[in-house]
Amino acid sequence: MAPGIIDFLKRILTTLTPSMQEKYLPKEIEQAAQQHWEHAAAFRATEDAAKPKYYCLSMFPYPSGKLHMGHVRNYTIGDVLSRYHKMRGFNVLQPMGWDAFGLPAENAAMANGVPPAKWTYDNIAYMKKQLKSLGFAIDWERELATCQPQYYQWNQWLFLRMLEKGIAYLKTGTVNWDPVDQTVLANEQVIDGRGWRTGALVEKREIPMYYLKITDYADELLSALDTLPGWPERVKTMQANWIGKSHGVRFAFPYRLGGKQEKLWVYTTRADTIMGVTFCAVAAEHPLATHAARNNLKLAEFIEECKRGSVMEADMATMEKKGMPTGIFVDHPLTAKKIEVWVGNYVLMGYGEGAVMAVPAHDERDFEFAKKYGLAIKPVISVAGQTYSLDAWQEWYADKAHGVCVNSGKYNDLDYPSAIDAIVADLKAKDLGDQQITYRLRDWGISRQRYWGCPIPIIHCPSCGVVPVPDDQLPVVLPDDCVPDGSGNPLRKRADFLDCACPKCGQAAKRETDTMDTFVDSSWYYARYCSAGNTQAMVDARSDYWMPVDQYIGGIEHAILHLLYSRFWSKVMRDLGLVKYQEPFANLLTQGMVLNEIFFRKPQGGTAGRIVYYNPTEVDLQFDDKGNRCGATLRSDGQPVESGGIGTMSKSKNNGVDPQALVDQYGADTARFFMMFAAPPEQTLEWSDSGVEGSFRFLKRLWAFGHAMHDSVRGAGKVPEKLDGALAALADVRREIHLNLKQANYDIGKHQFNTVASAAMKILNALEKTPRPGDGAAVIAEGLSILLRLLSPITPHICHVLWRELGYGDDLLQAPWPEPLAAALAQDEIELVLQINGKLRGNLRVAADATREAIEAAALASTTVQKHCEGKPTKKVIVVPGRLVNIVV
RNA sequence: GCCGGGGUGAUGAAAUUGGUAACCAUAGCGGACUUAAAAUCCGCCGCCCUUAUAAGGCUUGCCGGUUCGAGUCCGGUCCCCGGCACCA
Repeated sequence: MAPGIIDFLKRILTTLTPSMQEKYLPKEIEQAAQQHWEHAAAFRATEDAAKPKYYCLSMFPYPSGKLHMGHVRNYTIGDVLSRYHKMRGFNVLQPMGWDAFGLPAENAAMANGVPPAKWTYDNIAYMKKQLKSLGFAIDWERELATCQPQYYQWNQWLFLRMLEKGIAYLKTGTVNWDPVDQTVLANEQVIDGRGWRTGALVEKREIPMYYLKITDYADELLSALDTLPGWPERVKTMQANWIGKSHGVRFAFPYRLGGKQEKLWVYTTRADTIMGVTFCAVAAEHPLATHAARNNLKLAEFIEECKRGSVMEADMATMEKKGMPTGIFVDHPLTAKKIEVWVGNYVLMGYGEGAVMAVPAHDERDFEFAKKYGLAIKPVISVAGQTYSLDAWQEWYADKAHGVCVNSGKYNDLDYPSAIDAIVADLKAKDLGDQQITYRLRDWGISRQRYWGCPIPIIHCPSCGVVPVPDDQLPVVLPDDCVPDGSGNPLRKRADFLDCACPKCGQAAKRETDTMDTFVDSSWYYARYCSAGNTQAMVDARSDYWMPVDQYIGGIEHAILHLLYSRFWSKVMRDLGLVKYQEPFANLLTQGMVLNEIFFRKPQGGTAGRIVYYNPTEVDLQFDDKGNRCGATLRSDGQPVESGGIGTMSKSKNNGVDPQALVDQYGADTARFFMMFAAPPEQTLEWSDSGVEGSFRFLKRLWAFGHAMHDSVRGAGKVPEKLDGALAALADVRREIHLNLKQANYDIGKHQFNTVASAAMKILNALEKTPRPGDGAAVIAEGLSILLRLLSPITPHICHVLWRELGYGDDLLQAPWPEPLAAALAQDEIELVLQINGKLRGNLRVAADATREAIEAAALASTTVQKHCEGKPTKKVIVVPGRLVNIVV
């Protein structure tokens, strides 16, 4: 046909039906879809008792500057679930806000001389624009930022309630102290034991801090994990281990000091080994250590050494164990034998009693310590078939399940529980100890010696002492124009903040300058979204409607701290009568991290200089003939760079990919599709440029297919009741589509969105192969309507526009979720796998409703079986319905 | 160090949870279209042996076990990742 005639026909067609853009133009499509949702206020959530509610919450972002890939992944997962449930008929709430207080704002302030408030609000404005461009179904009317007084005043208000109830209290705590900058450092700011800015050796320092008694809730926080079937097992296990409930014995070693009778208290879970105690160890800050150091210069020096060094548990656990004897002896509580007290750098004052009993024979750490300092090792547990040797530590030395006491006088031959009972009875009789349940969990210290946080509402009065700020003076507003300079909290220099009148006596007084841990802000924001805008109360009746959160989504790195603090905080709110729910998050999805390859060059010539990291977007990869990677070069100079393997996207390794560049180049739908397709949500996700290209190609193909089918879909009728005879090929395609839909629906239930994306691709593959004329159009129209609905939670923009272009309806969000049809799935014959002795040997076609006996007979009669087990007698035939037949000979 | 998770083709991964290992993609190779390139479309693609195949053998980090049958369960071991209480 001549081109002129084709053009002529095209022009006629376009006048007959609404025209459709031929090329896939994500920018236009996404703008149109987003405008539609905006005008329809499609995501505004209102309380509606008639509908089942679905509160879908993603962990709010820290406004660090721009979105990173982890955010895109997190919020796409939340958006897929939100849109899916909306189409399923749920009343969906998906809010968004900003975890806006924190250290990075102060660092940026120091670097740029800009107040943290301005930096934070600028970042929020930019990141909000980014979130909007990704098309998330968010109710922006509920937006909050934790640095707003109307939010954090309720931190202060609840803190005061906790103070009244004794849940909040004052105690000394240990912090990292930079002696040059004269300031407290965060753990992150301590690098190899030195301050990050000054390079000075960091010291430990004891300062007064406010603590929250999370330990009062330890037992409930532990037992209530069983009421959370929607939480991943691994998170519940981690929380249970973190709380660390243990049944043990608290007992004392009596001693005389300065003419007075005293007791050195310790706690142990291995009281059955008490007869093996050969020394005790106390923390450097323990009163006994301080006493002994008075006339012992070397010990005093050692105690000073212990006070340097790290406060971090990982460092404590891996450092070299050191100790020094105090020369002080205590009495063994059962034998009255003299036991020497040592100072150990591995004993912490803040944990338990600040003192431990040492049983080198049955505790690995004590064993090493005793070997190092030549202390006695006395085995008191024996396990049948094992011989104790002092040469090296053996796993069984610490075995309490199979051992019995030996070398233990009256306790000999007792097993663990009986030994504990007998020993506790004797300790009790002497008033020297009893059984006790303890927790590894420690109270939550919330005081931070930093500016950019929620002020702790306390006033220090020279006459009245510590005075809580009265409710009617809340909020204590943080001045928002300070610029920190690294030399400590700038609030200390702000007279307008600092100076106030004592609420009790009216005298001149000073405000507390410590602010709250940012984990406080994030411990209840989910409840505040439900009561947005209420200036009179922290939460109101709307929170009773929405809470608990039906689906919480966030990084696995928050598995313990944030989630535990949030659970604790909501239990406190419950006990204050503010909320009715027991647990804030009914279901939890912990997404994996986003990773990318790390490229670097070591400094040339010698060790001086830093490693330079190059962004993967600046690196070209080389491949050999077989397609294997054989090198990488920097694009700018063509010289090779080294690969540092795959790691989480981070600023320090310069391996982040800017989501904005991705959205600008390919559109939001491609970014969203790739994020869902590349890995299941709970696993780590590796970045791949070519994977993004592939996602974009798929969406282009989808658009092109929609364009090609435009007229026939608009003109298509219903799929005929029977697709047999000449239409058998159509029946196959239709079955494939419905099978994939069935699988996808199952996978959505498992939150396995990568295979949902894969199912969508398979459906498009099937549709493209469908014979087009006649009844094919009906099958295609049906299949495409399934595909668009199934895919719409992942790539909502392209699906929304195609849905309208192809005349399915005005609003895809209002369409019902697709379900597979039994008629489309039905088939007469099925194929079974044929195994002989568990080895795959062939296939077997049988009727779909064949009985076990019929299948067995057909299998034995098949040529495959005849060939492979000629003559050998059949021992057993295993038939797995719908799957396989295994013949054992 | 302790707690938790992971390891499957060249790569991301799948396997309805003990029943055909590698779906769907990516990369690569070959072809069509094109003056050419891009884009698009079609075909091949775990490894070994081979008489080149519609035969056979091997393969889910490594070693061992349970089972008719193990990527999946059990024991051991190596490596990687997350958390460890002031990064968020």
